[in-house]
Amino acid sequence: MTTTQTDGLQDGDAARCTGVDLLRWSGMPAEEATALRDVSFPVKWLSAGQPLVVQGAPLESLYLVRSGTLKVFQTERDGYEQVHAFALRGDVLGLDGLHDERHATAATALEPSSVAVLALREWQRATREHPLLARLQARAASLELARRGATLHNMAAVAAEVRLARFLLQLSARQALLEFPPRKLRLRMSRRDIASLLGVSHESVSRSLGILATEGLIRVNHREVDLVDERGLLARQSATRAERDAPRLMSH
Amino acid sequence: MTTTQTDGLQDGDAARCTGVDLLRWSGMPAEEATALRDVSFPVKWLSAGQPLVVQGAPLESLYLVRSGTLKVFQTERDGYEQVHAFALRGDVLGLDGLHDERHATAATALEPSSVAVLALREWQRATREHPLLARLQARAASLELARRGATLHNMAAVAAEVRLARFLLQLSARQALLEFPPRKLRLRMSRRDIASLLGVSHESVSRSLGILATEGLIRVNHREVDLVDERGLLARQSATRAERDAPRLMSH
DNA sequence: CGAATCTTTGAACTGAGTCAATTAAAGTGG
DNA sequence: CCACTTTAATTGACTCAGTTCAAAGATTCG
Repeated sequence: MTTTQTDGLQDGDAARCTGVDLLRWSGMPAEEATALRDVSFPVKWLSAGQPLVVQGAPLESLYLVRSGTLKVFQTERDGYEQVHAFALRGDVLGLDGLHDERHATAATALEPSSVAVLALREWQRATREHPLLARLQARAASLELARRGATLHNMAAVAAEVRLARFLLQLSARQALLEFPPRKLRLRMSRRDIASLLGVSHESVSRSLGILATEGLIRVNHREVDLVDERGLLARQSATRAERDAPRLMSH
Repeated sequence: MTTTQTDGLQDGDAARCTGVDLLRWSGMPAEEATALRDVSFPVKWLSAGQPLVVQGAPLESLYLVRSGTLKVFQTERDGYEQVHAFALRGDVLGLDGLHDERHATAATALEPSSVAVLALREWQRATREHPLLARLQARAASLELARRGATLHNMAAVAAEVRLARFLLQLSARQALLEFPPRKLRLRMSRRDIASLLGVSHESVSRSLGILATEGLIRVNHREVDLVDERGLLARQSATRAERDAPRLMSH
C-alpha cells in the first residue's frame, strides 16, 4: 500500500497474474485450467527488508509468493523475534490468520521479492467458483502444516549441529523442488534468524556451522553454504533424543 | 488392537452426525445452516490407546474430533515419538496429509473418543456444495497453523518450567473454549508425551512440575493439575531467550 | 497378584547459553 | 568515493540447566 517508491510495478514484469500462474508457482499442474486464465490478481513487489504484513493486522488478503524469500515471524512482548518459517515461491502467507481475520504472524522480505495479492473477498469468491483454486489453498495449508512438523522435528533435536544439519537439508530439498541447485545454498537470512527458527542462540549457529565445516560436511563462505557431503549430513541429522525404550513392536 | 470389531457404532450415540453437528463441534455458528441437516457423516468410536491413523497411510478421510483427546505424532526412524499436538473437540485430523494424499502424522486416542469420519470424496464434494463446510476446513487449518505457532513458541523458551507453564496455560485456554473448568486440568497424556511436545526429557517435565508446585503456582496430583496461581504462571511464561538487542522500532 | 508402564528422585557430566570482545560487512551520508 | 556508523558474524571463557544414566516407588492392567 502507499507509494513506497517503486511500489506496484516493475519494468519487465506484469502487474497482474492469472490463476494459471498461481497454480504454476505453487507446483500444481496447470494444463486444463483454461477457465483460470480469466481470473487475475495484482502482483506486489517488495524490496529487501520491506515488511509485507505486520502481526495482528486485519487480514485483508492472502499472499502467494511468486519470487524471492520472506521470513515469517512473531515478535514477543520482550522484543524477541520468533521465526516460524521462511517462505519461498509457492508458499501462501496469511493462512494462519483466516480463523480470526487477523494476521497471526508478520512477514518481511529478505531479498527483492514478489507476491500475488489475493484480496480476501475476491479470493474467496474465486475459490468458490474454481475448485482448483480451493484445492490450491487447501494444498498450501497442508504443505505448511507438514513443514511445521519438520520444524518441530528440528527443534526437538538435542544437539545444535543436528538441528542445523536438518535445516540445511530441508532448505536444500525445497530449493531442489524449485529447480535451484540443491547443494549450493544462498542463505537469505541472518544467523540470528536461523537461530530463532532452530531454537538456539545465534552464537550456537555460528559454532555449529564451524563444526559441520570442520567435519567436511559443508563449506561456508559468508552466507553461501555448499553441501559437500550430503550423506554425512544425513547421518548427522539422526539422533533426536535418547530413547532407550524405543521400539517395542509387539510380536504378533 | 483387541476388539476392533465394535468398530463403528456404540450404544447410546448416533452412528452418524450431520453437517450442523460438525459446525457446532468446531465452534462455528450453525443457525442458518439448514441445508447442512441433510449432509451426514459416520461417527467412529475409539477406545483409549486405539490408533486412528498411522503415519504414512494413504489419506482416505479426514476426521473431526467430536469428543475425547488424541495425540498427533510422528515416529522417528530411531523409534522416538515426536508429539506434534493434542487434538480436542473441533480439531480436524489429516489436514497435513492433503498435499500428498498420505498421512504425515499418526493419531492415537488417549482416552475414549469419537470422531466424525469425513471420507475424502464425499467430503470434497460436500465442501464444494456447501461453502460453510469449505470454510470449516479452512478455519480448522488456520487454527492448527496458529496453534503450531504457539507450540513453536513453547519450544523456543529456554527454561523447562517456562515451557511447561506455557503448555498448561494453553491447555487451560483450550478447555475454557470447550466449556470445561479452565483451572482443573486432567492430563490425558503421559509425562513423556508432554516432554516430547515441549522438546525436553520426561525427567525434566517431572522436575518442572515439582518446581511449579513448590512455588505454589499449581497443585499436582498424578495427572490432575490445578492452576492455583494463574497470574504467577503468566509471569513465569515470559522470557523466551535473552535478546539484549531487542526492540528496534524505526521511528518515522 | 504380577508385569509392564509411568513417574519420581538422585547424581554426574556436558553442551549450550550468556557475557564479552574482536573482526567483518553493509549501510549512510557528506 | 571514502570516512563513519551500524549491524552481522565469529570466537573465547565461564557457568549452569538439562540430559543422561540409574534406581526406586507408584499405578495400571491383564
